[in-house]
Amino acid sequence: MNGGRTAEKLRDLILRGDYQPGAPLRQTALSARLGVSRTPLRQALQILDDEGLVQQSDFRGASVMTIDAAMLDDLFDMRQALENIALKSAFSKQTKLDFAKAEMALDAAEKTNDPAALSQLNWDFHTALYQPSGRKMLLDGIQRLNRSSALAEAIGHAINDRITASANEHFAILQACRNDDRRGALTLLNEHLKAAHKGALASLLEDKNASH
Amino acid sequence: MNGGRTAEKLRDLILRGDYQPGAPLRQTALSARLGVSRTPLRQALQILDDEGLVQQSDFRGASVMTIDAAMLDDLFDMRQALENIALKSAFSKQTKLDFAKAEMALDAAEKTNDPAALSQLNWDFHTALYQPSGRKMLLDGIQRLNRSSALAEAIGHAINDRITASANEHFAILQACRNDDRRGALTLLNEHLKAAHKGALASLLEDKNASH
DNA sequence: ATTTTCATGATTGTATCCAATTATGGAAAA
DNA sequence: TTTTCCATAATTGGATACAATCATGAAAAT
Repeated sequence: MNGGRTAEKLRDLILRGDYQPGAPLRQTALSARLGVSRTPLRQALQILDDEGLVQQSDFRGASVMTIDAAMLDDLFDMRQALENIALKSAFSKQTKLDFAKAEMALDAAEKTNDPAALSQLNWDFHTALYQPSGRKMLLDGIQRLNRSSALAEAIGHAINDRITASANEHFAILQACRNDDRRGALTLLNEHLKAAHKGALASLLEDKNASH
Repeated sequence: MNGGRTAEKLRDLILRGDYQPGAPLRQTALSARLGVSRTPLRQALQILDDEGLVQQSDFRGASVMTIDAAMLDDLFDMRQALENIALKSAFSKQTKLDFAKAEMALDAAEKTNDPAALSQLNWDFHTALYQPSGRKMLLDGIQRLNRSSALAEAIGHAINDRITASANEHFAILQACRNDDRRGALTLLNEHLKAAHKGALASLLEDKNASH
């Protein structure tokens, strides 16, 4: 089952901006580029379809998902709801959060400017906070939403201001967790999500204007 | 892209109980049964994997997802969070809920005892309530969770008491919606979800005991 | 000039073939 | 008897061949 790895590669390409939203994803060309045959590529396309990064149409092929404001609203409402549950759970369990991993992810995130890598490191950070809750299915759900959101955030090449702001917010959340400040961590998390939502919306509109 | 239809057929077979949780899903046998070749069948397996109804393992094949208590907890926490958002949205929009469709689904649900059809009708009911919010992505997320839950609910052949109780709860929710009683509808919805959770958990334990 | 038709090519979907991996069962060794 | 090993069968994963559908563009009709 190599389709999974193919999906990762293709996801990185999309998040990196090699294929803009709406761009067609031709099977022969893509499979050649990724060094596999069409069979595992199609599996990868199906995976990314279910993740919400790709849209497929009968006999008309696949293309990168196009995102609108309504979708962003839904995505961030869902993220907020689920991540709040996850963070609360992490606090209520007595297992310590993985501070070392969280800090490593944040440090690494500051040094890269590859959108795909950045997205992965951001996820690593969130994982470090939520993982200890042991709620695998909840985590899966959050990751799926994160991946959809990642596309939106990567679109406008994610205005640099927003990236550094996001990093600061992450640090603040981590700090609150270290101090065992549950209430503070939750507020900071929600502010962080709201800011991310706002930023994605802005870069979406900007992108729309840019293409007249 | 016939894989989608194949996925529907297979999903029905699983929900109908033709393949118990943990049962292997052999590609050649299944493709023969469903009247397609292995290629679209494998796509269907991938779709159901992403839906959480099937688990795949490298070179070891696919099998029906096995559900444990922790997964049920996650599933129902997520459902509660998302369905509350959806119902609130439906109320805040001025577009009227689709009462006719909701009632039709409930009536039809009372007349069938096919788990797959019942699951679909239950979803139709929830859709009638949430659809008017127009939040497609939110609805997709809820549907995904519903499908995973459906497997859990169908396991113990869903104790008959629970089925009629669920029907009553649905009617109560519908009634509250008709009266424009937002607060009441929300409480009833949450009670309904909690009862479904409890029921699924019970039938899970019972099933475990039955197989020593 | 505009629209319609239709032949051709491009692209996707399905079936099948081959390769890689895993499961099975019996023989040999302990 | 029990365990280990290996040959064989069963099964999955990937590549390719074929069929079905869609997109194109030029010729014909209006």
